[in-house]
Amino acid sequence: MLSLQYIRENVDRVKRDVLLRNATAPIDRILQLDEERREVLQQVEALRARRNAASKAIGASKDAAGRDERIAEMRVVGDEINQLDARLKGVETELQAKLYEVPNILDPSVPRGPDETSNEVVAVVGSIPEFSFAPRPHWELGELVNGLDIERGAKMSGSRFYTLRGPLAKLQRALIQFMLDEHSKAGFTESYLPYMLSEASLYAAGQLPKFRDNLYRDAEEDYFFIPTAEVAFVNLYRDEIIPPGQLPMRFVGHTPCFRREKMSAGRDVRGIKRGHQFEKVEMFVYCEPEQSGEELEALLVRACSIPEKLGLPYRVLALCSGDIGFNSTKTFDLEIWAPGQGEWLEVSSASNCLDFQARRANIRYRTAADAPTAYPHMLNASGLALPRTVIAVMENYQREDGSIGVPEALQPYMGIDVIPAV
RNA sequence: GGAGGGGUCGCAUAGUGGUCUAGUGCGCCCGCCUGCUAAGCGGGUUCCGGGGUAACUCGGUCGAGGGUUCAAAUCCCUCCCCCUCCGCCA
Repeated sequence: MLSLQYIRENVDRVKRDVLLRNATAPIDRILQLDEERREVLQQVEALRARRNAASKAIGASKDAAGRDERIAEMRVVGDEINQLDARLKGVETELQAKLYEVPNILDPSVPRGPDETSNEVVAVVGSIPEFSFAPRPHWELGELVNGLDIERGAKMSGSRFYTLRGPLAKLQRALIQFMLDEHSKAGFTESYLPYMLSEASLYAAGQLPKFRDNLYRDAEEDYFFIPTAEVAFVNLYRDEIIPPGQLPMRFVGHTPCFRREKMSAGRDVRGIKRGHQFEKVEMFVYCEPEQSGEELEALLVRACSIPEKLGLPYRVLALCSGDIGFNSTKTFDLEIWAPGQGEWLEVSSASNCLDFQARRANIRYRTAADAPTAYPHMLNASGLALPRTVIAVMENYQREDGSIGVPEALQPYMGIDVIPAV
């Protein structure tokens, strides 16, 4: 969330950015509540100060009559405090709820536009493979190598579930292993994380209240299944003050992700591009505010290194104001070409969230032991999403007979150089 | 799942209704003393918010939230977390 002070001092920019996002946010109501809060707060604190002083005097007093008089007086003051307190609480609750609805400000470099058609292609890397035959989509290849079973997945769980087996299951595992190794080598700390988090954690990361419809949760207990490891990484340091000298902190982890995909019902029904459960390798960075620009670039380079090492053609998009995520001030998407389907597959999203999540999650840091606390910047980037990368490998490395070549970088992980058709 | 014990200002602890403005020790910071170091002496050391140009000042904060009271670390209620033992278990 944004700080009240920032909103107060930059009303025009905040309102403009909300408009550019094609969103709405109750900025005027927030300013009004803010003023009301401070007014009531001053009243109630003045009364409390009076009562504190009187209570102390009562404790020290030996004059029984004066004592009873004061107690009677303070009983009245106490009632007033309770009334004002109730009002204050109401104001603060609403204020907090409204603040949660305000999206992050936009980086000035973000292209303007209402929806994804205005995203800017900032780079296209690698050459799109030429085939002497009509390249097949992954769901056909999956059957030809006997590695993908969509029907049995649907039987067990319903639509948007599938199973991988044999070489394709291994291919996914190899990719996860490869990516974790690559990012670890680059200095990211490998992490194993909970896959279920409390409601408070989902609020802190900005998933709630807005995306409740897209989350799975336990019916009896306070557990939400993570839609991305980002949610867990944000909460790693929730309610903590990070001591001097620890930033930047860079993490990488592999987790499954769970999404209802209600909003995308009917889209991408074919194949395994969009499921309710998928694997993802995620990178996450905590850094000082001055560093977050470079860290975003570095995350992007890191993510791009994966399709490069796998020999997959990809492009990078700068998301426009209407398409960028709620928490983010600037986002790059990485898409790999899938020749079988004939489309670009989104496999990573690299975002700088500034101090937006830190504020919400109450995470602070110090530059020195005696320095005041400040909010760190937080960034995330997939590195990369499965099974879309599996799809990309299958469709780009396919051969006419339906077999699939194994990229050189993965051969040590798989122990084979081709996945044969059966 | 059952029984018990805990959660206090970085760490360790004291504190069963009002001199608690939360004490003490350790650690850390500043100063004094001092050939050097150590010891010693003095002071400082949670976090959040309001007001103020500022010095400063006010309020909150003893796991969380409610309640009782003129007054709560302390009494009552609900919840969370940690530890020990038993049971169950990958």
